[in-house]
Amino acid sequence: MSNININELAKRLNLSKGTVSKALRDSYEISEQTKTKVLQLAEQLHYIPNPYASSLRRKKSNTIGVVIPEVMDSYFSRAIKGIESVAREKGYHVLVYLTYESFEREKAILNDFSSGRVDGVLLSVSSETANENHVEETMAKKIPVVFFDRVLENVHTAKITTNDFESCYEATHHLLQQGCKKIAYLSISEHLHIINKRMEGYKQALFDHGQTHSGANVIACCDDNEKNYALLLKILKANNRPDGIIASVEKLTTPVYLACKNLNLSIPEAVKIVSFSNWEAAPILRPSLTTVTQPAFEMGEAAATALFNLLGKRNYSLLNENTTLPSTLVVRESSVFNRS
Amino acid sequence: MSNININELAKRLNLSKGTVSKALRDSYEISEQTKTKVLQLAEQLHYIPNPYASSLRRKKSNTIGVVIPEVMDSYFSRAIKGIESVAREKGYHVLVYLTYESFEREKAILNDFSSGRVDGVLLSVSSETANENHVEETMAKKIPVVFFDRVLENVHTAKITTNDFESCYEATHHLLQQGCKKIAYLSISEHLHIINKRMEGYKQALFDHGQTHSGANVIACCDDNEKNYALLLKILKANNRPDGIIASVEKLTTPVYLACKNLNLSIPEAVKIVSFSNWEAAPILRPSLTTVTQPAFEMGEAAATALFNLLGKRNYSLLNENTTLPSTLVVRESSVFNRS
DNA sequence: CTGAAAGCGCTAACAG
DNA sequence: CTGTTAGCGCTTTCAG
Repeated sequence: MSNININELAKRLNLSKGTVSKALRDSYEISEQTKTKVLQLAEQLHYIPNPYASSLRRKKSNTIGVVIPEVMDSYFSRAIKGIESVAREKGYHVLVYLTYESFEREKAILNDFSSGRVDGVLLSVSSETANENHVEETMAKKIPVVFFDRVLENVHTAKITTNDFESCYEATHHLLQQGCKKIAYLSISEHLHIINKRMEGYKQALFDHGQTHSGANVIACCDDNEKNYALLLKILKANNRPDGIIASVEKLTTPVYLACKNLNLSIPEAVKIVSFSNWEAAPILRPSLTTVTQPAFEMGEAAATALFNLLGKRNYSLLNENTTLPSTLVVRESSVFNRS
Repeated sequence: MSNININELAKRLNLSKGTVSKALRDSYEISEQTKTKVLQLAEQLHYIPNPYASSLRRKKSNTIGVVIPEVMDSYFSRAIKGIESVAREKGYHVLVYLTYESFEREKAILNDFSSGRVDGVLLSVSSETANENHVEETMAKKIPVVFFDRVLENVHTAKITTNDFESCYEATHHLLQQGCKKIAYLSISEHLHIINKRMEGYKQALFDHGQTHSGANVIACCDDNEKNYALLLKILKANNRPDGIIASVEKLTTPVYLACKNLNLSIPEAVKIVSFSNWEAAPILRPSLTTVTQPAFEMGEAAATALFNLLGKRNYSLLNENTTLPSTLVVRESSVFNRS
């Protein structure tokens, strides 16, 4: 804790606290002369303002809260990077909270925010989150919330997503083109809007390709990869096993690959795979992985930028902006049979 | 911002601010009766104390700062998870800052901390960081700093590391056992203590195996993977190319694999590889990757725990505790020729 | 056991 | 242009 404060500066300069404060904030009502005097002494004494005194007085923390389910996921770590980079630029600080996919924790965290700890929130909801009351409550306290990736559709605010429907449509279409007759879609939640959007894209592609909706093959995975692995083994052992798999999130890739390996099902000959993933390692997997790659960093940036825009305004609650940044399907060996 | 504060509670209960405050903090000098009355009303009105008022008064923020070079690395994301989990348990909040391997940023961030914004710091230094003045300065302000992974040896404080020397010795020994004649060590910094420790383990293993120190083959990689890739291509094209590679950090794995692929050097036949890595995807790479796996989550936990211990004490600066958690060498296909 | 009062460090109205 | 004053919401003496 710096023991030199604004009083000390004022005393040494024979100025009042108020004048010093204004000079430091570069107020127009202070002469250039005193400004430089103040700034110089401040510099010299390594004066650093107490952020909490300032926050208390101004009712503004210059801090945002980032609430995400998980950080061990290259999407979220990239997104944090995007968020952090714009926050730094704006002079904001970033509090990170993990929900571990628990709705209770998510609620508790948002509830804490009504203390005024943060000026705004960047949120990607847990897979359990099925209603929006907690978010509405923090927004009612005039703390803007911006969603990224895992949005809550019914909340009236800015949301940054990628083109989940289209990209999964494209992924499914791609697998169909490669000759897949039975494609499975691995879900991780019935609630998550983006997971369902992806599922719809998948179903629509099947439909457009002449398969009925009932032909869809949606598999409910969970947060526990041990269980997912067991489930996949069972499914891939069955007679009517799928010959194509779409993993709706990155973490499902490993159990899929391991299950295929264990059962001696070669990828892509026996099973073709596409994953939503931002793994840097995708090109060096066995076989290299076809991915739907999301613009994670950019989405983090966009979310933070949207939040800072709201923080500038009065009636932030009025806007309901939907920003969609496109993902790209990167075709690699896991989905293509004869690829030289 | 909650509009109901301690004054409001006091008014409604016909008590004084002070009494309410003490009741909320469960002070021994308040009767059970009034305590429950206060707690009930607080609950009912959803009272949440203003953290910044409290911080200002108590000179304690209940917040720690985590300063790391990068978050797109499975070591650091796992470590954050460990840190966050113990911070939550202790009722602390976590500010995350990224240095992007820049010493200047690291300095600026630590400098800001002397404002009292955080009660303590968890630090893993940038690859550029070559001196400890900035850390000494924040510690001089009575803000304890605990290092994890990328430590500064000369700072007298708690440090959490893994057994870098031994694990790299073991990795090198393993490659020698597999018949490697010329092993390259990929470094990313001359400054980083842990990278040098690993290098020493590597050199010692070579020495113990009858190779002179001058036989060591240390390659200076950088933060830019494009350049690393180009460098590796050059090295692997040469006549006297290495037949074994140790990547001192995870991110170097991809360029190594890609360079081998590009040059049609098969792993492990032509080149054997071990990486320091916590990739979940390691088992499903082509070929699966032999890793030195660090106890990342545990190191995060340990660092946070050490910090909270310091925060409880008076003369924190007195202790210079070195905690070492062991890494494990996980042998997979990339380093073993005839593995069924 | 409860109340009164002072003040953490800063900002913002208002005077001058 | 500068000074004075009154808090922000909470905690902590110190009295009673």
